[in-house]
Amino acid sequence: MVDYISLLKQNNLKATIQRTNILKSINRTGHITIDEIYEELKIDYPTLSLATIYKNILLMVQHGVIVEIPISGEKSKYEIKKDEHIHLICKSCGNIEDRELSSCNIDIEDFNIIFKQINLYGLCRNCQSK
Amino acid sequence: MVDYISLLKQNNLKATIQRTNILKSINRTGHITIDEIYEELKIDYPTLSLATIYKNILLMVQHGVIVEIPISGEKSKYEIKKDEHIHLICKSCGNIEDRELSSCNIDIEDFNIIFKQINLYGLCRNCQSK
DNA sequence: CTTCATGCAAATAATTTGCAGTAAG
DNA sequence: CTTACTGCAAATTATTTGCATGAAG
Repeated sequence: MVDYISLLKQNNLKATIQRTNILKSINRTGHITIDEIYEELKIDYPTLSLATIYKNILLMVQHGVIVEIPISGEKSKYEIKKDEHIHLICKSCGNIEDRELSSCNIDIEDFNIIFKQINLYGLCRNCQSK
Repeated sequence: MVDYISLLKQNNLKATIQRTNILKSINRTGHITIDEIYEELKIDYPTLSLATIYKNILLMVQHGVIVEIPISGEKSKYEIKKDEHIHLICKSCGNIEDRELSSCNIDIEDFNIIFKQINLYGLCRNCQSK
């Protein structure tokens, strides 16, 4: 299990129950929307406020703990920040899978890249065979 | 100049003034948000409704005339559908530049790719020299 | 003609804000 | 202790919908 308390403190954020729970949700699912985090957490923690999730998602993105994944035609999902990778997004079941960014060595003239965002939309193995 | 009337008809959409004007805005800027389209068009065309723009953007995306570009931390922009390319998004001035998708030949096992979305965030040439 | 699009206003959904009370360090 | 965080309610912003009128083919 990941130590979310250290992760937050390393990034200059107080380790509150709310934040560690949000990180647990994100990590458990891999990629999740704000609404889904709220639906999931309020079962065990009914006083949790949606506003708190919004505030913390924004803050944790700014501090580099998590990363936004904007998706065509859908609400953004969030993931724990990790090494660069690409997203395979299934247009049929909606599932997102991570893959290594190996086969693709991008280097652009006259542009200083800070980070890459590569989403491939298509059909996952399961949905192909249907 | 592009013939927006034919473009719309080819994609089974009636060619209305509103639609051709929206396409002109998108094409002029390359990439633009819904709000920006509205601000721009209502100068010359004050009765245009924001709801009409929302409806038409959705419709033209569904019919494959335009494409959504979701962007981390910002509202989506839209562009005319064209050959695959990547986006260089400047974190400083916000400008988006298109580049060819040549250096990067992605092929993934067990995943049937329908379309790719590659955004590179960084500093454009202008903003680097500041 | 007939069908579909527009514009308006109203409804709904998404996100942000302010502030009094709490919890973290 | 002190500072920053939470939860709530209210405010704001974004998006969608219904419907009477008007335009496209």
